[in-house]
Amino acid sequence: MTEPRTSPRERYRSQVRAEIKERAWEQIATAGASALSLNAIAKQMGMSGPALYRYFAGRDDLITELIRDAYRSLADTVRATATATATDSPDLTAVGHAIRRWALDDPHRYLLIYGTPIPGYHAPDDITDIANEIMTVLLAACGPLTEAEGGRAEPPPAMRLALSFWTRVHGVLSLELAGHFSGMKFDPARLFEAELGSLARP
Amino acid sequence: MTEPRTSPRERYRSQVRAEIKERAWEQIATAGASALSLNAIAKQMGMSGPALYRYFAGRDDLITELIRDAYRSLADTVRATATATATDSPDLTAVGHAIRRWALDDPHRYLLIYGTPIPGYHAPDDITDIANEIMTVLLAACGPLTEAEGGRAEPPPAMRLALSFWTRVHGVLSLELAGHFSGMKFDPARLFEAELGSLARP
DNA sequence: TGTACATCAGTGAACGCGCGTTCACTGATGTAC
DNA sequence: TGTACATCAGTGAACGCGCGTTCACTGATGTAC
Repeated sequence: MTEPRTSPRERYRSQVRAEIKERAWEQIATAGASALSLNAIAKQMGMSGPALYRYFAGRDDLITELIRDAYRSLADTVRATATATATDSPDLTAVGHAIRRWALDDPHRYLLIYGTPIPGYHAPDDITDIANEIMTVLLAACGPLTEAEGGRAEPPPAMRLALSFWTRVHGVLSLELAGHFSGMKFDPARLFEAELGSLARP
Repeated sequence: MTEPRTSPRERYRSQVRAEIKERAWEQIATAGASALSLNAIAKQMGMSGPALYRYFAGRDDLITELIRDAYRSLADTVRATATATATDSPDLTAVGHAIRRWALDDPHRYLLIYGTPIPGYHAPDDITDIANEIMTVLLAACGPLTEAEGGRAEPPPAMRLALSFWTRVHGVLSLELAGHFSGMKFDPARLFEAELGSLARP
């Protein structure tokens, strides 16, 4: 009856796991993803290094979890915006702005998944699945796929639109987040807007 | 008279410097820029670690040199293409293709300068200058700046075109180099072409 | 309510490793007379 | 052409450091009777 759905221990575990992740993000922001160190996180939390192995199998496991969280969060944002604005068809511009807000909100989270890949790291299948899901939602927001004849060389219009959308959003965002616009006197938001506006509508 | 412009010693020095850089690029390709290690390079060359300090002041100095070389090489490519194709005005599409070739030729070189920034690293002024020069050449290729009235909110058309060009090129290229298109069945070259083609001409 | 036991978070020592960098040195190469 | 000296590439030992990870352990918390 009063059997708790989550025991105090489980509660505590997930709290500590969450704090470890938080510190990990802080470290990524400060020193970069490849400098992420379990020992440093532990020290910051007032624990000894080996203690973290109660919560994560190792360094790679932690990084994988961060990447998974990032993809999941972005997928949620995109899906939510796409369905919320879909009167008859989803509003691509709204999706673009949602992505931009998500990226600016935590630049390193965006860069961890769409920036320079960590060499030697290979994401497990379930993460690739989430990445694919994002593309699927985008595709659906770009119109019907018109899978009429098979084995054609030309990609369908919805596909072309989705790819243009994705690459233009990423083009502005990643240069902005990497600081390549700093010193140039213009508003990145305006450029982003212009790039979204110049997309060929379906 | 027979005074050699470069002495044997200078010759040798620059050869060794060049080999160090080569190995450094190999390492960046294998393990990433942040894993670049002087000791590892030395071992690979059959030397002892401290020997490299005859050629570079330290690890940061080496990285800076690599970044400088990369920017210089790209600046040369862009300038050469812009001036070569300029019958009356430079051919933006040709410049785009030149950049793409340059990037695909050595993906890590592109990612080192336009990928996720190395945290805590700040490029010296002369490197920023080269980066600015690239933008200047692009701007010139995008038409006259029409600096009519000062302090206007709207950026001039040439500026808008240059920024669209830059971000679209980077959008496709960086996702392609990072492997985000792999598994999706389409030709990145076609997408690149389409993005260049959809630029508003001056 | 109390006792006996199981679970499990966290510790501290230890492993081997590679890193950047310094220093005093050896030995080869180039220069000046 | 030969000798004396200066330059300078490269070595090997040493510095302190932090890393990921393992292991046997202590002590607190939860569970069953």
